[in-house]
Amino acid sequence: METVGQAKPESPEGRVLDAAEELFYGRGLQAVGMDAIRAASGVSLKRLYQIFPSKDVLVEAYLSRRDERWRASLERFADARPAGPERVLAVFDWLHAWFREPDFRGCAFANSYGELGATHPGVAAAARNHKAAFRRYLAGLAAGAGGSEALADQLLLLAEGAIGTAAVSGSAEPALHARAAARALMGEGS
Amino acid sequence: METVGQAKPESPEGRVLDAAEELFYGRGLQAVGMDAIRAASGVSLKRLYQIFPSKDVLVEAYLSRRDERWRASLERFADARPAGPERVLAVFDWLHAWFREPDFRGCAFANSYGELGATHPGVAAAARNHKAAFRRYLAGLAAGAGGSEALADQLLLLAEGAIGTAAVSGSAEPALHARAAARALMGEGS
DNA sequence: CACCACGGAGAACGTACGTTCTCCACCTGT
DNA sequence: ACAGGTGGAGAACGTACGTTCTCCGTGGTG
Repeated sequence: METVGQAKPESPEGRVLDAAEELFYGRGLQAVGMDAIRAASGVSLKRLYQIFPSKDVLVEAYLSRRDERWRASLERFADARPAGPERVLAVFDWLHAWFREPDFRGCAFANSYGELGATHPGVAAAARNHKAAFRRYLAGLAAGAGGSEALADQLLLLAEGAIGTAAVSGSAEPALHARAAARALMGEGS
Repeated sequence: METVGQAKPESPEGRVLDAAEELFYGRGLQAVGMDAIRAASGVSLKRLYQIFPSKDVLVEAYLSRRDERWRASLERFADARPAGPERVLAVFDWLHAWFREPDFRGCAFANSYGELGATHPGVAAAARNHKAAFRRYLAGLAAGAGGSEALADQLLLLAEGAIGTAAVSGSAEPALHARAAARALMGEGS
């Protein structure tokens, strides 16, 4: 996700996390072996296991860092717009730009949840926390636009639906449909 | 998914598909081995491979049957309501009932796409087809309620968002939020 | 120059799983 | 009763992968 920006590619830990993010997000958690991450990060297997003592730990670190970066990128973008309805709509503009990135493959948390949520409690919790944090941010935006908690819930559904639909269809258009729906819902002053 | 109903549990093929659906949907595609399906279906491994010559074939059969049943169940429910806005809202009532089933775990297609969509073209195509068919059905409902294609797109986002949010949060409420948003969007006569 | 601790490359180990093979019990037809 | 074949149980095989271990080169220190 270029939108989110990259940290210094210097420290071994950062290189491992960069490689893990690209591979896990692009191909799925179980489809990527530790050896692929070793090869992509240029770190030795011994070092890799010193930093992340198991694949589970690495997966959770990947999700945690992605959550932070994803929300920081969104908030940096939207908070630059004037508070109110315009800032709410900025969320969908940001989504639209994200969907157009060539390696966009949907929500990392929804994908991870679908793959391992039933088996791996840490992954399920990461997805739950991510969605809850996203909803909290939207609730703040909705309040700033004179909307209620109900509006926040509806914006969350539109955003989530747009992400999933864009992923499966391969089109960025769902962001525009969601934006239009959000504008209509705010027009009512709900 | 009880909402969807079960076929006769008699033929070996039916028993295998029933077992595959319960296990694949509940735990994920890669987390379930062929041996678990053999054990759950009571069919021998030899028979299993006679009916479905590989796991890939079985996965695609599972997705295909689930697509048919899921949409048939939804349509049976919604088409019993009078055409117009009420029938559109029935979709969200049906979702609400689905979300409350104890083994609800989100959209089988979104989950499968997140897990194997990047690797397995058949899975990606199944997810794409399922979403396209669902959107076509919603477009028919939207038209019957005097709505446009744009309304259909927005209803799709609300439904998809509700499914994903309900799965991760473990709550059925997203169906109600989506229903309220759909009503608001139809109120505008868009 | 000799010693030693560290880190890297990749072999090794155990396990899980998709797929195939072997062997045996049972059922059929005469 | 008996020959033949059908199908089931589960062993066997190959592969992939998470994790650990071995061995070697290197770089710093007396």
